[in-house]
Amino acid sequence: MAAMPELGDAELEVLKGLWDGGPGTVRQVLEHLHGRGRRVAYTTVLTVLTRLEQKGYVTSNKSGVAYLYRAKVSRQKVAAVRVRAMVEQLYDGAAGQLALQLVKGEKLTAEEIDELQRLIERLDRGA
Amino acid sequence: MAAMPELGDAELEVLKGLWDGGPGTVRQVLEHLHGRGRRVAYTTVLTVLTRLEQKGYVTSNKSGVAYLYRAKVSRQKVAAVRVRAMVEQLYDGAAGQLALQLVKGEKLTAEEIDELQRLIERLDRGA
DNA sequence: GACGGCCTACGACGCGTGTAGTAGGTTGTC
DNA sequence: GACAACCTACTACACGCGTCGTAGGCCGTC
Repeated sequence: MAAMPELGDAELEVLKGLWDGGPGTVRQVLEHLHGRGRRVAYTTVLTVLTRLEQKGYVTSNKSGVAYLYRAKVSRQKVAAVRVRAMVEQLYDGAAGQLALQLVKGEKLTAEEIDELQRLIERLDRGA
Repeated sequence: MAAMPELGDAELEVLKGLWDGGPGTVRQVLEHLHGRGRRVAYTTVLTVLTRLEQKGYVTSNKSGVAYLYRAKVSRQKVAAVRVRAMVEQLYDGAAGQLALQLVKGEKLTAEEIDELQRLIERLDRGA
């Protein structure tokens, strides 16, 4: 798998724009961000998208007048890498500790609890 | 609760030195880091500790010839804050999604699975 | 009392990242 | 065909953070 350079906050925010809104132009991403209350300039979005492209997270191709940007790495992939890094950094690789922290310290919905329960039962039988 | 400024990688690493090895001098933290394979200079550790103190994560008091540094914020606290931030950033606040990702994508020990199962049963009855 | 070893204070520098301005090209419209 | 609106390319700048050097103080030893 290709290297996954670090992502800053603004970069992640722009990437989320593409994940949520689908492929789009600079302007579309900008408007998406404005809709979420992120007040940034047009050229800022352009710069960030350019950097994301250099890092391999998005691709672009000319479509009519403007370039169309498209996420090249999925939200799940980015999430997995970051979760892994966090588990290493804070829990010395013990992912279960993080899971425990989540179940104890954060509010889960009933659906999530149900799904967790099903997953864990499967794991239990598997082991 | 006091504001919790961001922590960089090196800062977290030094803080972990204090968590794992207990309160210590610059030299002791340095040796702890060297033991973990982190090759840094003495003055680097000093600088990082100073910044951590400014941010409120550690305290220091003169003990004999050198200052003794002590973690002021627990590992659990830092972990909780970071987990919360990650849940917000990547899962829009849905902590359960992260928990699912963990249970699905990472390897858990049998003990962790058992404990999770107990926790979830309790949650289930609670709801 | 000079020397070596330890300590802290302060300054410094490079890089990544967030932010944006300006210049210059294209295109549609009056 | 001039103007307005849009686009991109390039440059720039501040700030945080990782990294360290140098200067200067204290203390034990020969």
